[in-house]
Amino acid sequence: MKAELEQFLAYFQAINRHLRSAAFDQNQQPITRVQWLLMRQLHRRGGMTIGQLAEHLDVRPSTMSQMLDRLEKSGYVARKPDAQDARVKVINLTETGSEMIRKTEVTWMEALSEPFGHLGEDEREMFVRLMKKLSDHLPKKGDA
Amino acid sequence: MKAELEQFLAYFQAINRHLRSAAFDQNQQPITRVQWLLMRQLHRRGGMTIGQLAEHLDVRPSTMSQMLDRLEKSGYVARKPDAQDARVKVINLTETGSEMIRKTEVTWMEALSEPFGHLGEDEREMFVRLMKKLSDHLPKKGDA
DNA sequence: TATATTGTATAGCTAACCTAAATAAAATGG
DNA sequence: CCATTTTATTTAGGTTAGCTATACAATATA
Repeated sequence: MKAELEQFLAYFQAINRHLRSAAFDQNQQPITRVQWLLMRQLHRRGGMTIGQLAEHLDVRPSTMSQMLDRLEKSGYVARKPDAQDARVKVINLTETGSEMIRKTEVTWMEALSEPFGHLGEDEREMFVRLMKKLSDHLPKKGDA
Repeated sequence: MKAELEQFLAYFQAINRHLRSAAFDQNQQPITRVQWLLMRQLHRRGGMTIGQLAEHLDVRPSTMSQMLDRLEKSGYVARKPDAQDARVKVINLTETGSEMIRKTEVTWMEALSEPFGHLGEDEREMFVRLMKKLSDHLPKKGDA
């Protein structure tokens, strides 16, 4: 099983490298690793507060405020005052921000489309099934 | 097929996130995205010159020289004068550098070991076979 | 020997990221 | 209502990576 995992990871890396390279070529305005992390987080779960985001990335609120300044200036995120608590600001991706992520995902799809086409119908089906099974068994974030 | 690819990418991302998170927790001395790129490149193909590396990352030689200064200071790479041409310096990972990459790969394996164990023997075999088939059909770097 | 190549040192710039401390504004608990 | 706490921001200040151009030294090549 160890040998299989080793091979699996090697192929995984190759695919990953290919995806990153494609995304890199497409991105006119590159963002940093942390900024990408932040945007993905907001994509998965919008409406988080500054404090929550700061805790999530393990930085001080003042740091997070400035990170959001930069992303806001780039037009990717927006602050919105919270309805319940006027001290709190709620962060969401803007249309531009969502579009950026969506575009990257499209680029990824295009980058894999041709290679994926070399698989047969039932191979593709099986492949997705196995990926799902592996994903489903990843430990959840609230783990030990 | 588009729907399958979409699902595939979603699962791929989930696994990727998991791997990165595990590696992040393990890494005491985090390096930047570009530094990681450089080290992976040297891992795949050691003995490149400064000029080659500069061209590979699309930066000026003076920039590359400084990037290598930093990695050298961290103990990850070493410059070695070329035997044929005394102007040229050849770059390789040090033992520490290789060890760092190896450790990360071990961390990845550990992070997937449990989830991978939920697959049956023939599922794993099939999975690796499909990953290989997909990888093999990725366009090579000298493509259109 | 004149010219080209390879890498480096230097000076100087931008940008991201990070913190602590002071502040403003709003909520909350007596 | 008032004291305290909470939330986010501003400010001042520091570190680091990454990038360039220019000048230079060492070496190779024609």
